[in-house]
Amino acid sequence: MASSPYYLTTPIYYVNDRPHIGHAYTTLACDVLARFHRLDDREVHFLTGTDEHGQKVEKSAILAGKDPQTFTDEVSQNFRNLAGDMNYSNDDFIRTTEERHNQAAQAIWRAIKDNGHIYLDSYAGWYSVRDEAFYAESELTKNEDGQKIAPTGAEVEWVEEPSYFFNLSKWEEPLLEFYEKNPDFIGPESRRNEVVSFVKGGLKDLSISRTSFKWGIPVPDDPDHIMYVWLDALTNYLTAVGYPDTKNPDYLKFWPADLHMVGKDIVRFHAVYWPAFLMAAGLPTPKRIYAHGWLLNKGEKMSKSLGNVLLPEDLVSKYGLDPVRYYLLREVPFGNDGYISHKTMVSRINSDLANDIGNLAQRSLSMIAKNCDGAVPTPGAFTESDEALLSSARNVIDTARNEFNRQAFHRGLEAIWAVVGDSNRYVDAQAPWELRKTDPDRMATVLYVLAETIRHLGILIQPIMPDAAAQLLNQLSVGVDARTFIHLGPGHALTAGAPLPKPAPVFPRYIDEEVPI
RNA sequence: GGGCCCGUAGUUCAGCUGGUUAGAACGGACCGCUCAUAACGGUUAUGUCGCAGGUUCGAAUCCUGCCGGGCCUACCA
Repeated sequence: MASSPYYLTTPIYYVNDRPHIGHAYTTLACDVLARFHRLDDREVHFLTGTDEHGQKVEKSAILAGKDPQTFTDEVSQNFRNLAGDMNYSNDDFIRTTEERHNQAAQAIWRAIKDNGHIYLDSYAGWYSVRDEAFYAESELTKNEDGQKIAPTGAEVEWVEEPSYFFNLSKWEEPLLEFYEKNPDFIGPESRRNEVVSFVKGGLKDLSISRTSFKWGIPVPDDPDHIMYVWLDALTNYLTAVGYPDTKNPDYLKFWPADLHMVGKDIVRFHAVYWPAFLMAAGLPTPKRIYAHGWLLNKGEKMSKSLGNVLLPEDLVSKYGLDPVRYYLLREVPFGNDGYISHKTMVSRINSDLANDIGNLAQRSLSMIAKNCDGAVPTPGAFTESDEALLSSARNVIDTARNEFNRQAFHRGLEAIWAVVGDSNRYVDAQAPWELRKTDPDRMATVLYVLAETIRHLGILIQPIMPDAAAQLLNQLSVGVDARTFIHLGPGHALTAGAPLPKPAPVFPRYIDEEVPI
């Protein structure tokens, strides 16, 4: 199998906020894909980072009594820390305030401009000084004096400022053709429909510079203008692979990106503006954008005002890191909005992890420890049931790969857990505790089949639960260099007689503190 | 206003290029087992497949309308 490079990105997160569960969710999905593809022997480049420019950041910095750079240094660090807390394996962490990014952003501007797609005009609209924002005519209401006011109640005035424009309106046809030729460019399907209908509805030229604030990347040759934050931000995906040096080995290897993972709120920027910018600059477009849904706290959108925002560090300290990673990707069909709650979390931890896979490993390994001299048992000839279980363990990678490749994590996990179910049924059917008395050789074979199945499960769950998987594989004395997907299958099966450490439970049950009467 | 998605067992969902008695998981009930983290296995669904029409030999699955939920987007004033 050809092992092609794989480049995937999270959005860069806006530094105006603390990392919450939504940020953790997006990056988690990418982390799982990154680990998955590495195990599939691909060279992976996994990028995340922070978006640090813009008027809001400038304003927040001033409020905090800091200069913008100091302010963003601090907030960006919170996002870096999240990577540690969640065991993310990103290969790079980009900040839009870095010099390499300044170079890239200016370079793409020049490329677009040189190709004739940028022009200078003036931007006009209803502007609220208090809100520092433009409002559409339709958003405005009038107060008793007949003065137009913003939805926030602030007074607005008609202002015009000089601005550079990107001729987005010219890209309507090329974009529609691009979507047509690349049916997998946007996932899931419902988002794709939205984007296509948005573009079909007509595109207006896009204002891509501002003169009203300073905290951003200056427009080349016209430093009174600051680049529009989205053009700035999106370009980070190029910066990280060495652009504008298109001879850079990373650029040659990794661009165009295989996947930009985004939340559903920023699909338009990634699925419309970004490919248009790239086409205008004469650069290749990414292969896929995937927009996932929101995690809802018991049905309510999390928001600061509702005070129901879940913080990743709180979940992790309460339930443990790997269980949280598993839960988030198993419970909610990726791409849909979904509810998360303590109740369903505990249910997943106890039934899927502790009862199903955890107990499977523990019951199997402790029988081996007690009855096989603490070593990999020596199997005899395999029966039909043995082969059936082994082949389900060996083949599930194909399903997992297909599902993960279309970001259907919950489906991939479901397929892996079907093997767990098969294994538990197999234990019951074979009843090795009976065989111990009647047919020890057969018992050894059954226990060997179980150990070998668990080896597969351990390898397969590494992307989702790296630590727990490692513990499982350690308990089978699987070498750290024998844990990739290449090692699935009979060719790398456990060696009979290899000594095994004393087994210990890997997935503890979660017991609620509050004891019901 | 236009568009997209959704409404299926107590719960979360699958099925939806139309075709035997509508499925899974979790929860509940009953039974079995005792290797194991009181875990595992088996059996168990009186579900109006949102409502009402229509097409068809036959619809959860296609069409129309309505009700309810979500999302994208436009505009009048």
